[in-house]
Amino acid sequence: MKIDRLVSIIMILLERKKISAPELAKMFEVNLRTIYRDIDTINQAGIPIITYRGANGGIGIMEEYKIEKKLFTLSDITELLIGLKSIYSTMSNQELLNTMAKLKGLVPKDELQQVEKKTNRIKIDHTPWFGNERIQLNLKKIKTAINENRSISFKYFDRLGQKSERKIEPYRLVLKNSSWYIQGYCTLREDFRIFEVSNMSSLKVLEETFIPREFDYDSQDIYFRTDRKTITLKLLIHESLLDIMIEFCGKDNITLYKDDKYIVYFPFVEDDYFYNMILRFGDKCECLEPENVRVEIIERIEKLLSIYKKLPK
DNA sequence: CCCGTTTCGGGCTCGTGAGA
DNA sequence: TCTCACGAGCCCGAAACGGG
Repeated sequence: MKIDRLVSIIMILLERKKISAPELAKMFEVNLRTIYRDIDTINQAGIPIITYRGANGGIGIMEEYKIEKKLFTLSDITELLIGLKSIYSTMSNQELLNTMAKLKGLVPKDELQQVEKKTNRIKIDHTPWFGNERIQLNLKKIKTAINENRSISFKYFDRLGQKSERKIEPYRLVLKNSSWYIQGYCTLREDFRIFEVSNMSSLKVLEETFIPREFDYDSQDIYFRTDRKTITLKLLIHESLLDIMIEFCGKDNITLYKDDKYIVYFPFVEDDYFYNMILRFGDKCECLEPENVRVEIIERIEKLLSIYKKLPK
């Protein structure tokens, strides 16, 4: 933590002529006194620090000591900041804040506002609409476990709603369609499995460590490495869904049926996520084939209806 | 669990520069 | 030249951490 802050401060000082201690304290969310101690440490490490007292004072590094560090163009830094901000939206931590501070430190002060403006023009937000504190906490634990090769245990509700106790060796976190998944070796199933983080509870990072197994980090689509078989649905949709369908399965899988109706061949995995997606389209979308999916959709609608049509007590 | 060390924060003083 | 605002720096104590 401290070493990260020290490196960040050096990067900032290298770029700026001077910066005040309170500004640094605010930036790193620490006490002013802590910044002075950091400056002292940096000084003792042999980096010549100059302090300017009085109004418009501040802290700086001797000009002669500054090195050429124009590795990144302003455009590079803007792109990196946009990317980091999007990660920060789902995985906020101090390390990321420090990295962003370092990058901002590379921007000359008179151009900082312009870079921030550009960075703010694009917002990639993967967070769900409603609170995700529990998921954040779990993500933090999983990240620690992955970094330290430590197994994790948790209670899990699978896509069929069945509860089980699991112990896995975690390998990778995946963010897909606003949901976090973890890929790991399940000791119960003795194979690699994927678990949705939001379906986990009582997650614990265990003391025991594991020796990493062969794991294909190059696999792009998490569904291809699971037991979830992709099938194709034949959907009859209203033209109002055309845009979203083109986005999801491409123009080639869509043909005009008649009037404002289209036939869509839709890639589908038989789980809650995909069934909910189909149901979300409401009366603008009908599943024609295969029969078993059609039946399952009908059952889900009837189940829903039974709740709403329940007689008052 | 204890004790020494490290890290951090609060409160204060001192130094500097701008403006009246 | 004096005053005021701002910022650096010092002292001390609390909390956290780590080793025995």
